[in-house]
Amino acid sequence: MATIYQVSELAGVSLATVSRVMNKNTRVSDKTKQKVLDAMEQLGYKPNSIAQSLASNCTNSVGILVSELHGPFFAQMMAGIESELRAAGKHVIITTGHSEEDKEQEGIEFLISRRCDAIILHVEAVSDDYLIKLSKGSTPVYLMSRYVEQLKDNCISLDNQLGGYLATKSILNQGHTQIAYIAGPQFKADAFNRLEGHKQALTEAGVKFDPTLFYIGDFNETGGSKGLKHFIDEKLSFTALVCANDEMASGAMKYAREHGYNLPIDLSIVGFDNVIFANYLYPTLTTIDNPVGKMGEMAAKLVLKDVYQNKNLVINRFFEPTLMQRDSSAPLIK
Amino acid sequence: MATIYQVSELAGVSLATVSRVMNKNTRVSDKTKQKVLDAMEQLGYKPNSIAQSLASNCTNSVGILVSELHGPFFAQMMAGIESELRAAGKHVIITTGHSEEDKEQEGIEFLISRRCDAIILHVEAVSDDYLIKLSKGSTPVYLMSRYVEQLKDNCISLDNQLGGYLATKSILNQGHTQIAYIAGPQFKADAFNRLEGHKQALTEAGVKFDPTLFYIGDFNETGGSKGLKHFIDEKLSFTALVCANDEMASGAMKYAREHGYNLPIDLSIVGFDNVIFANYLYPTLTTIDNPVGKMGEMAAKLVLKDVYQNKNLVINRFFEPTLMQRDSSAPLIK
DNA sequence: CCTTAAAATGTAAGCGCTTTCACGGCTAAT
DNA sequence: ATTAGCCGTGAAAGCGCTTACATTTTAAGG
Repeated sequence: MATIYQVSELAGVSLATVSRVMNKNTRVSDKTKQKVLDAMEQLGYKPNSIAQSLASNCTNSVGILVSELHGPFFAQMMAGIESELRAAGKHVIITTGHSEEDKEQEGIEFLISRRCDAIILHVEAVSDDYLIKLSKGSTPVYLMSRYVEQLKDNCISLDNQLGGYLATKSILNQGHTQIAYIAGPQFKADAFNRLEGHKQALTEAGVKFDPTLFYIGDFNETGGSKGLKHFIDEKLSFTALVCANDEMASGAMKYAREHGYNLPIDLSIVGFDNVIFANYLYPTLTTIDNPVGKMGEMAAKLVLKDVYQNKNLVINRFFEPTLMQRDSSAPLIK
Repeated sequence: MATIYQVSELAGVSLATVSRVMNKNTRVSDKTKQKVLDAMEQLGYKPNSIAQSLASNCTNSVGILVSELHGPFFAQMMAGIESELRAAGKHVIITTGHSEEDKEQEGIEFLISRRCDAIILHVEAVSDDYLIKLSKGSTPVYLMSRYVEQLKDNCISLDNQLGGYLATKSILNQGHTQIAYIAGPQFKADAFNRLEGHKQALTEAGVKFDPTLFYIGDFNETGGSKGLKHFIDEKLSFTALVCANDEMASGAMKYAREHGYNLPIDLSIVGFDNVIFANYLYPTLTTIDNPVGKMGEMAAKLVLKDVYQNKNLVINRFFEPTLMQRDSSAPLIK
């Protein structure tokens, strides 16, 4: 592998000059520039990015930590981040936290020890205080789908409350008033806020929130089936079910169908996130679109702007979800 | 950030000694080792991995190229690779090729310029010749789900023909003989081999392959719906449909249901891959399990063994798919 | 044609590590 | 006691770049 030294020799210039034409910033006369370019071409020279990193103290890498690599949600997010960053010649180093505090911390330390220029985190288990302390370190920290007031400039977040509101509102608009709700783990801010939105919509419509028609699930398929089972076993009366994410909605749909429900006639179901398979379900799932791919792109842009001085990028830190009305929810038939 | 120099100063030893205790291979007396460890602790020293890479000519990173970041298939593969590599203190640099030749090549060059110690590729558009030439370079190349004879030691592959055979066999076993087949793009080796397996099962059962009941799809949902539409429009008679992947099976199921088919009574459908949503479909999809997560782990192990001298790892380069019998296929009712 | 400033290029000191080689001290064999 | 040999450690030379600073070249102004 050719080095900068060999290029400089072949071109008959100094190292510094070669370096300058690579970083195309300082002025080099067109003649010498061409000589250098020719020499590079001839040698098939590729700069050693490791050496560049060491000398410039910039690794051109950004670390990403997500809960899981599989799962439609994170995949879309990463796709957004990667495409944007890659186009700018940066690369992503990816690791996982599995929603466990120690693993998340370990992953973060791993990325930092790798000298990433910035890290983009989708963490759930780690505390706000930890994040605040972390952000005081030398590696810039960005947060996805999590809002921490002190770090607000570095957060890309979704208005989960609005999403929760829209979900329940759509059901109310269809004439339902007996609405069951399966929430996510309440220590997760998004789960909490979605529930707030649900309550807000109910209040606005003059419908009282019924604590018996409320179940806290685990954001997985089983959470949905268990939740619905609970409501059915309790012989509660309800015509609609709002779930705090699509996985739980899917679990509930399956359980409902297995227990003789004709969807959506007997029960309207709404999810949240609009993951890819929501559109594959039967009936297709009415849900709240979570523009997680776009949010990933935006996080990447934010890094590009803040860390890599890519000035003229327009940043939007706050995203709004939208309703995807499909077939799993329908007007109430009296 | 503390450097090795500061540690050596505090511990009262030389740089070399500190380096030795870090790389815990050369013998250092227990006393000095402890002094160094204490000094590190006290300074909160973390080695600079970039400098380590430059000096040792080993980046501890392995590059991954997949077609897409989203999509259940690749996500599972990457999850397998990442977890295995991460446990060994290596990191993954991920990029995408979008199944386009120039983008795949560009991605590969990108990873190489990043000085990855090895690259694991899931490429579809690039030619065998290109890969063979690539493997002559200084960066070791590993192939996922693609078998190239000259590179066989570096290939982790699935017996797609067996999978295709199992899929069709399961349908034959259920008494079907009029079996339609929607294949994937035939330039992709896996698509081709799955079809071979299909034909093999037919031959074995004494059923003639009917070219009119054959359609080449695009491996996407639309490929499945278009394929089924084609068969229906042609007024062909068939009781079962085998699709070369789950996406197409899903598209076909949707189309069938929308056109009044009662699944699986009116039509049995089988997919291939067993992606996550296969189990979310209605009816749940009978498919061929593609152990892509395990294959990812194995690819990582292979790299660990070959490149990072992790001797005692047992490598299995060849994986066998298995049938996942679910509800979308059922015995033929005469 | 000389002076002067700006532009172009070169020199060399790092960046924070790894690793070869050399050296002194100690043990053990003669 | 002498010498060989091993062990623990240090000195120093890179790894392939960037960049501050020095120097040379060029162009412009008088």
